[in-house]
Amino acid sequence: MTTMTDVARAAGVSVMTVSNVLSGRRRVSPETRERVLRAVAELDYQVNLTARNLRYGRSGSIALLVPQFDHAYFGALGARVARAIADLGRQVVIEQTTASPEGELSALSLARLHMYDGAIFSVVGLREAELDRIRDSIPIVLLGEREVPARFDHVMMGNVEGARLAVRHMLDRGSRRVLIAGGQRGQDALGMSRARTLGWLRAHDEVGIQADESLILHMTQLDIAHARRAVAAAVAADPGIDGVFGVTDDVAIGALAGLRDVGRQVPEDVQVVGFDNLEIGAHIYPELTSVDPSSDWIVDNAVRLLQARMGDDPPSEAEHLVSPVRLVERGSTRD
Amino acid sequence: MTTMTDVARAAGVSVMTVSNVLSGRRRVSPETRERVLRAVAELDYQVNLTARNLRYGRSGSIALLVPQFDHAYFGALGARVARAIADLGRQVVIEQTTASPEGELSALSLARLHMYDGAIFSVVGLREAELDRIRDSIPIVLLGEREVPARFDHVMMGNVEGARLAVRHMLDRGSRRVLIAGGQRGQDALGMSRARTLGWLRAHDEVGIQADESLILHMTQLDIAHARRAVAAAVAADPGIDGVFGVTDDVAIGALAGLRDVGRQVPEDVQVVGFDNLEIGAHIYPELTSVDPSSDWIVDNAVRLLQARMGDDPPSEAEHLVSPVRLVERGSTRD
DNA sequence: GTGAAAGCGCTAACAT
DNA sequence: ATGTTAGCGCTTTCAC
Repeated sequence: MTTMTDVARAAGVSVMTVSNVLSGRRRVSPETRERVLRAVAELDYQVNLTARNLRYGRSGSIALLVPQFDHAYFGALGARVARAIADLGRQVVIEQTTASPEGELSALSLARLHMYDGAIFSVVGLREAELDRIRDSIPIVLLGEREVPARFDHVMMGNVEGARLAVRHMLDRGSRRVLIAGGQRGQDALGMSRARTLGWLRAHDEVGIQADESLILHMTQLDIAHARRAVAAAVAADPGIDGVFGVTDDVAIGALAGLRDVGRQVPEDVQVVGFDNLEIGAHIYPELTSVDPSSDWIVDNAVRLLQARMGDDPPSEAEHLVSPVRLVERGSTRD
Repeated sequence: MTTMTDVARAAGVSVMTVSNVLSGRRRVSPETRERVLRAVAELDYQVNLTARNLRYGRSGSIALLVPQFDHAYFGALGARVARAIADLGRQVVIEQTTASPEGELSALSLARLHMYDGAIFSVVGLREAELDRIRDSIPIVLLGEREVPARFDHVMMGNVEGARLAVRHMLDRGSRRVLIAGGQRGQDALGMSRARTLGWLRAHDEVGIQADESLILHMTQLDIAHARRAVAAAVAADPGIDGVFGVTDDVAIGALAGLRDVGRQVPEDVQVVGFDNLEIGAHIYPELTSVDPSSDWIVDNAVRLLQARMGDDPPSEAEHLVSPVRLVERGSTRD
């Protein structure tokens, strides 16, 4: 391992001069500079960022903590955050949180945060009490469809409104028995499933239809394969179902497959709407009507809040934002 | 920022004792231990991993460098690597290199590698000469469909064989004009596009059909939207096309949409095969026949090689592995 | 079982 | 324009 001292010796200068050449923080005469750079090249020297960071007290990089890498939504989120953060001249590093045995808040993960100048934390499986354990060691902005301690900046999707729009759209177009795949009973709007189920209820109220709670299909996992099986089974058991609101696009895509499996036509027999507006939805058949959660808006705001909190005088009040949503109408619902 | 010194003072012990309690590297009497832990809890102390790593000379975490986050294949790769690495008691951190040579090899990125104990590097846009500039500062295993300097461990997909299987499958089922969407002319098998185009050629040779080079559809970007437009245009211009091999599943999914756009039935009029066997392919309509590149095999081997290289006596010879491939037959091709 | 000193590789602050 | 000193927060080494 070559260090700055090695380079200094090779170039016949002091370490400080090498440091200055490499960081560009002080003027160095062209000849000295030249000699240093030659030594750097010759020894193939690379600065040790761990040491530099320890000295600086910051790292220049920001963490994005997501529950799963292999999920289109988080992939898109990562790409968006990376783009926004790159504009700030910083680097993004993604860490997966649920891979660790203890979960999102293992002592290690928590300590790891110190290695970053800030973090955007997509919370999913975390209870509020656990979240509360996070100290303000570094600036953190939370993303995710659940309530969080008030002291954190938080950006979430317009879950209730988005679900209301989606279900209303189907009810307005003739559906009467709209299954909510991935929904969850309960009156409060704590988690994503409950919030979207609340939107499902609201849409029924608006139209004056009694929502049938047996149409709330709870799912332990919100992936395509599970949704496919669950929806196929639900429709087989209740042939009157003429609409499916998938709480995520993955669930809705699974629903489309499940409906095919039991011989239902979309959108003639059953209309389907998803939530997330993933890119793939515009290219499958039938093309998926979906709630667009304004991902760019979410990321822009998260980055803005993080930047503010990392600045010289961080705001005293935390912001809690809800993204605007809109329905993108495609072929899985009727005109 | 509370440091170990603060904890030591609060507990009335030396920093060394605190360090020993927290790292568990030396025995500490129960009473002292208790006092230290109380102080830690009270001050809400978190070890500074940057400092610890500087001292240790290692970080306990491994980097996965991928070109893009928002790509199903790399998401799945990330999840797989995370799982495999977690079994080793380490953490994975994903960084996006943005596929540009500048992104992949920026001085910063290169220096950043020192912050990790090892790296799995999915190379795409990099020329061999540039790759050669990477020094063996830390153990690195390369992934990716291109030739790399011999001194690196490298795991790649069976590109030629996979493409051959895919195209052979369609030729055997009656297709005569098979478009290769995302292909590239040229005799050598350097990049992914060329390697798969070579497989396309081989399949024709085997069956004794003269491959028509006008069926090699070059694409600058291999995403769904581009593929959709490009394939629709190609089929409109050459109505005799009766098969499409998408060099990736994304391209094939775009092809399915493009074929719908120009009124072609899959698989009756045109058969379609992709490459990657993404999960989504099993759930869209028509379900996508695809080459399975044995992603688990690739990741297991990459992790194994990395572990060997991080061990006490790293192998002197680098390994170059090609994954076994198999065709997964689904509804986008005929029986 | 506990502590003091030294130093990981780097840079800010103070010399020259 | 360059060099010297001190120290970021931690752990290794050597003492007791």
